[in-house]
Formats: sequence, structure tokens, C-alpha cells
Amino acid sequence: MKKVKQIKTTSLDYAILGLIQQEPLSGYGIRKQFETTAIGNYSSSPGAVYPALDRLQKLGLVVKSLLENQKKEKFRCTPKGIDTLKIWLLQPVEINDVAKNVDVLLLKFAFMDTLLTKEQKLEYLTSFQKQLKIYIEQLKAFHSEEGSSLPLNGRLAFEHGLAGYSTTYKWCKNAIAAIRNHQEK
Amino acid sequence: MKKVKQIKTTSLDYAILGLIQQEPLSGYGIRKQFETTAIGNYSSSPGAVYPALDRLQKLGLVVKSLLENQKKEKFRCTPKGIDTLKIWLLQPVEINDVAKNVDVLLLKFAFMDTLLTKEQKLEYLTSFQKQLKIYIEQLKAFHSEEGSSLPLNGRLAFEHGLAGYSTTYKWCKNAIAAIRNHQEK
DNA sequence: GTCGACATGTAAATTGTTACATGATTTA
DNA sequence: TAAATCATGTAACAATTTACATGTCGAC
Repeated sequence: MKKVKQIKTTSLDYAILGLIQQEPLSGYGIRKQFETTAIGNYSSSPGAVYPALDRLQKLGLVVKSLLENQKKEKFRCTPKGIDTLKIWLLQPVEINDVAKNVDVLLLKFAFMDTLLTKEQKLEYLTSFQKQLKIYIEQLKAFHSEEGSSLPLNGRLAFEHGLAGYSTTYKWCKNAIAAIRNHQEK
Repeated sequence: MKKVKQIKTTSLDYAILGLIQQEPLSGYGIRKQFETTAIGNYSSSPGAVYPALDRLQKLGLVVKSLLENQKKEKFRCTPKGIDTLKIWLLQPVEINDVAKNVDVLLLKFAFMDTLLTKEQKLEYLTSFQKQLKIYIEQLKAFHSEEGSSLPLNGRLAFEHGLAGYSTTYKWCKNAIAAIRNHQEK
């Protein structure tokens, strides 16, 4: 079986796709978003963003073009780019994402706004919440078994993690209610 | 002015230093820590860990040696390694760390356990808390100004961030009390 | 007219990922 | 004895950081 050269789409690539799907941006505009907003930990350095845009263009996921009423060319998603983004958004929430990539899960949720249906969003949040519950229970089990044997600083740091996940769990509950009550246009 | 070849110590390097300062470990043991515990987002791949250990050995920050009552050689910190780690731990908490690297700040706090004094820990937490307060106020200001103009998903994601920082703030308060009441040995 | 922000890029060095390779030791 | 885990590494590749380079445009 011949091995096909697989061009990967990285997390940064998806972040860019999601950003310009909401609003077309110049390369510089994308960099500013990563630099100045609380979007996640994506690199705003030109040496990361411009090569990423090249990759995405080569893959046919974005194009740089002049829009009506605009002076400057900006990047926007192609239909293929939108599809790629949707597939990413619809990937099931794994417990490993919950443990290590909560911020990516939240970014995905933000990008879903106009791309997925109300039902898909609710399914995402429900599954997020379910994985969170499992993970929190694991952490609590560890805490009651071995918590007292940890050094003070270590135990406190661990409890910070636990508190953070509990906050996210509560947020899920609230977000589910908010999406459910929201008028679908 | 001649430019001196600067060997950088990366975040992964510090994480390794901190780990083996708590307990000497083999390269494999370090990998397992990153893979199986909730320590942060450090790479457990051999292609990251072993080259990092080479770097640290070259810098004279760690050594691999046989300890008493042990069959296998393990890595541990040299005095220079401990100093390097302490300098890192004592670095002032910047608002940018609070915004983008809370997990690193918590890892540092965990590593402080036996390395810093009670007063230094309290100073760290106090400064962490102060920067958090500033950042949270910035976020709240943004929320009341522009929150209503955000799409629902974006606003909810933003509110997740806010809730997370608030949780960390409360944790700081609690951790300060816990450290303060703790008997210094 | 110059300062700062807008705007796009490149090159070198470093770092990390993925996949492979190897062998020892433990355990079922 | 076969499988799983311990243990250490390398090679090819992909990605990122850092630093540099260049030029436009509007404000003051």
C-alpha cells in the first residue's frame, strides 16, 4: 500500500479558518486577533501565520480576494474550507480533549455559532458535559485516595485543576440552557 | 558587540527540572509523568524528552547517576539546576502569564514546595492574585461594553473564560490562607 | 516629516511530531 | 513463552520562534 503524502491541518490552521469564517481578515488582522484577544494560545508571529495561510491556500481552504466595498484583499474561507471546519467541529468530544484542551473545545463552540444547528450545538455541549463529569470523578477519586499524601503545594495546585473543571461543568449546564432558550433564526 | 550563543531553557526544560527535583526519575519515568498525570501540556514523546534531557545535561543542570539503594540510573538536578529553577520560580508574575499561561503559574507553585520560603510563596500568590484582579476587570469591562453585540456562542465562550479566571482568583485567596496557616518546618 | 500602526514576508535555528528500531525485564 | 511494559534512542519531517527586511499610510 503506497503511503500518500498527508498534509495535516493543525490547530492553528483551524483557528484561522474559524476566524475568517466569522469575518474576512488580512494576514495582519489575523495576527492582531491572536495577539490582542483572549482567543487561545495561538502564535501571532508572522513566521507562523503567513506560512499557515500558504498551507491553507494550497489546500484550497481559503482564498485571498477583494470583497465588495473594500479596498484591501482579505482572506476568506472557500466552501471546502467551511466543510473542513464543520467536520472538525463535529468531531466527538474525547476525554483527552477535556483533560488537556478545554480551550480548544471552547474555541470550537464559539465557531459553531452560524455553522451548526441548534441540535448539533446541544449535542456537543451535552457530550462535553458528560466527558467532564467522568474526568472530574476520576480527579475526585484520586484526591480522596492520595490527596492527603501530596505535599501542600501540590495538593493545592491539584485542587485548582479540580475547581477549574467544576466551573467548566457548571458553565456547560448554563450554556445548554442558553442555547436551548435561544430563538433559532 | 559580539553576540553570545544563547542556549535557551524552554518551558519543557523547566518542567523536567521541577519534576526531577521532587523525585529523581528516568527519562521514561518523566515521559510517563507527562503522559499520565494532569501536569500541564508537555510533550511525552521520546523525540521531545530525550533531546531536552541532553540539553539540560549539556547545560550542567541535570546529571544521570546511580542513587543509593537503586538499580537504575536516574536523572536528578545539580545545584546549578536547582538555582536555575529557583530563578524561574521567582520571576515576577506578569499579566500576560495570567492571561495565557495560568497552567504554568500553577506548575511553578507546585514546584515551590520545598524550594522557596513561606514568605516567597505568599508573595507569589499575592502578586498572582493582583494580576488576576486587573485582568478580570479588563474582561468585565469588555463584557459590559461589547458583550451584548457578540453572537451568542461567542459571548458564552467569553463568559467561560471569565468564570475560569474568577475561580482561579478564589483559589488564590484560599491558597494564601492555606499557606499562611501551614506550619513551616 | 517622522512616528506609529498597517502589512507582508524570509531565513536560520530550534523544537516538536511521528514513526521506527532495539533490547531488557516482568508477568500471565 | 508470548505479551506487555520498561527503557532509550534516531531520522525525517513539520512547525514555530526570533530576528530581520521592506514598504505603505495616516496622524500630529
